[in-house]
Amino acid sequence: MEKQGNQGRGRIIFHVDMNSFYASVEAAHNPDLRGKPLAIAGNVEERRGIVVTSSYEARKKGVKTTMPVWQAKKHCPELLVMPPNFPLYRQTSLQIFELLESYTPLVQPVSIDEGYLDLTDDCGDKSPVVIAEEIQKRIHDEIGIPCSIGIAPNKFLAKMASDMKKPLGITILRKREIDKLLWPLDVGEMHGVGKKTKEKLQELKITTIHDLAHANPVQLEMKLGINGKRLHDRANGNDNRPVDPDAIDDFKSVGNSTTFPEDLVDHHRINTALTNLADSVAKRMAKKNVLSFNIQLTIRYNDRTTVTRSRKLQNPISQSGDILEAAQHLFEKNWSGQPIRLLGITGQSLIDRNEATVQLDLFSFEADTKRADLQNTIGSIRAKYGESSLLKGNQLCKDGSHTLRDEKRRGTSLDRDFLWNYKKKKE
DNA sequence: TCTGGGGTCCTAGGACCC
DNA sequence: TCTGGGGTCCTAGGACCC
Repeated sequence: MEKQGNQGRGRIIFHVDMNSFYASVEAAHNPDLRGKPLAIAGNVEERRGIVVTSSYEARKKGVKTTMPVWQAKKHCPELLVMPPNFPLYRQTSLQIFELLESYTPLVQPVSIDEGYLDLTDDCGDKSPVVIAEEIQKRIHDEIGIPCSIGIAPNKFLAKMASDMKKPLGITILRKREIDKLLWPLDVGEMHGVGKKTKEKLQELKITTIHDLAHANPVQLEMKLGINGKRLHDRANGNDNRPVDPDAIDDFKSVGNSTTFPEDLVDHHRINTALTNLADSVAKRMAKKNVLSFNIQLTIRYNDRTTVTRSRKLQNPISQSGDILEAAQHLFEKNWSGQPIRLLGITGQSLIDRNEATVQLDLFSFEADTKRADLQNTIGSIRAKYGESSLLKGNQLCKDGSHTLRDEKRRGTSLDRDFLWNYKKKKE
């Protein structure tokens, strides 16, 4: 399994993570902000604004991500609060990923501010630490952004390592050192363990990563399903996921949502909101060149209970009007009448527009074609589009929920549109 | 004064078919 | 009389991450 160029020493994976990314970008562009407690928050003027990122100076005063702005100001009265400037963050992120790609083509962006690198075959005669130091220095000097880097034999350990020293840290986490560096940590620190999982682990008397690594895998699987086995593996330092630069092409849904400054009950205003959401989803789907077989509506009520309703469609859609119609239908059928705090529309079961064209033809052929004529139909499609189109068409016909490159796994992303556009630009 | 917006993956139940 | 066992599709919700 080991790569040739590395004489069987195992992989060399970096996890590169920007420190307080949004706040750092603002400070890089405005010297007046440096060294000050700064928070980036959505809806700064609204009661419902929350802190998205904050500088280390702000964190020291108790400001935390997702904290409402009014609460953050209570902890830190001198807090500077700015709205996010996404175009600037995107542009900065682009520069960073371009810099990273000068070290290896095996760069997998995970979000706007973090990514994995596989340097197994690209270290040359330099040591990994020297390369990490150089990357860190260059991102800092050339772009003005501090980052932390984790170096390890796999993604999970690299991710955990990059978290260990912030800001501007470099941490090597070798597998033989996990007992000293990883196992003492609280299990809640583990990537993939949130509040609920931590509670369940507590019931099994598991509190540290050491406990998790030495727990009974069967018991874990009974409690946590497939995730139990995965967490047990990771706690033991095992993770064979590859660094996949193409993972970003694998998006499975496109959605937008809005939280309203005040709860909505008025039909007209609700409709306006749905229209705007449908428009933005349609625009993004057009940019990505996809159509959707399934539209999902999200309604969050004033008591924060959230309901999602979705419907599979006969034919894939991408036009704003079609999306709106589907969403309106779901809305009329499912709204309880309670005041609404958030509405969202998401397109799911996406297919590439080019494949969809073939498929639509296949559908219309089938609609008025008897079984006995099927061979004829297939013959016409083969003649019209060629063999490969037919294969795609058949596949999609059999499985309407089929999405782009199903089999690959991928990370999450704060701004997949951007990362995707970034990839497209490179091609 | 209570908590945004963008996602992914997993689970579980019911419908339906053989 | 009261009833199987698999498989797939669809839908809804939960957990998690940045």
